[in-house]
Parts: sequence; C-alpha cells; structure tokens
Amino acid sequence: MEASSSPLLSEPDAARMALTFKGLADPTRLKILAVLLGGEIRVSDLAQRTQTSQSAVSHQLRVLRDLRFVSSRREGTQIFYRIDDEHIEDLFNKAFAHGKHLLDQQREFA
Amino acid sequence: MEASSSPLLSEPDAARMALTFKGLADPTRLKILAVLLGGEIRVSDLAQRTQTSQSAVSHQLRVLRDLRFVSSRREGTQIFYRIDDEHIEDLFNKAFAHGKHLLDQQREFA
DNA sequence: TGTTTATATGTACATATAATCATATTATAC
DNA sequence: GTATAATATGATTATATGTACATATAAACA
Repeated sequence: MEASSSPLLSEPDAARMALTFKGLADPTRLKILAVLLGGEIRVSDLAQRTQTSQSAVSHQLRVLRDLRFVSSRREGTQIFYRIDDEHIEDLFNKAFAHGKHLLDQQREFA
Repeated sequence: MEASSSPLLSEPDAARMALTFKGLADPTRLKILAVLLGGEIRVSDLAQRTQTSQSAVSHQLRVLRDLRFVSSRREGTQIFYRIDDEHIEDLFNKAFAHGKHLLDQQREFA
C-alpha cells in the first residue's frame, strides 16, 4: 500500500500518459484526426483537406501510427488511413469542450 | 455550410485544442494533477509528493494556471492549489486508459 | 525496362519546452 | 525595522519538435 493519501502517478505511467497527450498536442495532427473522424481517407486527400503539405502530413501520420491512434492499408499506390483507437473520439471531444471553456473565460476578462 | 464531407477543424479551434493537450503532455504536470485529483494541497507538499523541485513545480503550476486547469488560494505564506476544471478528470482517465492500451499492444509484439 | 504517381523518409533549421540555479516577492514572526 | 519561510520569477542551457526541401520507395502501367 501507498502511504500517501492521494493517487500518485508512477513515473512510467506518467510518461506513457504524456506520450498520449503529446500525440494530440499539435494543430496539424488534430486537423488530421478531425478529418479521419469522418472516416477512412487517402493521404493526398488528407493533405488537401487539412491544407498541409504532403511531407508534413506524412510525418505526422507516422507519429499517429507510432502511437497506434491510426492504422493504414494500401490500395495500389495509395494508402488509406483510419482511426484505430477507441479513446480518440472522447479525448477529442473533451479537449474541444475545454477549448471553448478557455475561450469563454478569455472573453469574460476581455 | 461546409462543402467537405467530414468535420473540419478550424485553425483557431485546432490551436486551442492543441494548447489544452499540450498542457497535459508532460509527466511532471501529470504527476501534479494526479495529486491534485486527491484534493487541495500546498505547493511544498506537492513538490514532495511528486518528487520534484520547488522551482519546477512552481513553473509547471503556472502553466496549469494559465490554462485554467487549476486555481489557487493563499493562506499566510502558503499557497494551496486545486483542480478547477470539469474536463481534467475525464481527460486524465481516458489518457491513462490509452496508456495501458499502448502498453498491452507493445507487449503483444515483444 | 523506364516512367509516372503516391507516399515515406532523412536532414537541416528554427522554435518551443523543461529543468536548474540564482534571485525576487510576499507574508509572518520577532 | 530584520530575519525567516513559502512561493514565484528570470536567465541559461539542453533537448525536443515541426516544417520544408530533397530524395527514396513502392506500385502501376506503357
């Protein structure tokens, strides 16, 4: 048993959680995920829809793949990506809500 | 109406969401929040419980304050912090779950 | 085979981030 | 007032991160 009176987060648990949040802590990746929430899509379409360069999208897809947030399948020369994680949508919605919350408070003091 | 067939995230919305996630994307801040989920606590106790230097805790508390994740009250020379956000606990639990999910998948391929 | 298309990757550069150390601030006690 | 305790802040340094550019892969097709 832990002597402390509140839930301590172990170093490895903290590190893993931080990785998860880091994966979501970039506007480009969030825009990509927002599109992917609408369903599977080709890389080139992703780039167009998110107004991001092919290279940047590809680099960020790798980050999302490494975190197992998304997975892909090849079809000829094209590669389709989809969300492959049960938690993404919830995390996404919660953060979106907090974003609005932040904005409201900023307005409150403007 | 938007012409696209899936939810696009506007640049400002993406930026705000990214800020929210960035706030949670660090092990030290997560350890601090884990302790705070147990209730209000003094800075010096926070430092001790998270095994983090006074200065580091103070710097990270500022980040959390700026994001309005936490708020504080003074009592004499001491300052007590508490969680001041309805979304934190959910985000926290979801990311913790995903952390475990990640770990399981890593084991699967080990 | 060579060419084209779609995607991935390596590198370089600029910027952001977190820790430490030293110092400043704030409140209390004497 | 001075001294002390608790916390915050500024500067510096080391590391991480995101993008652009150039190039490499991989598949399709002539």
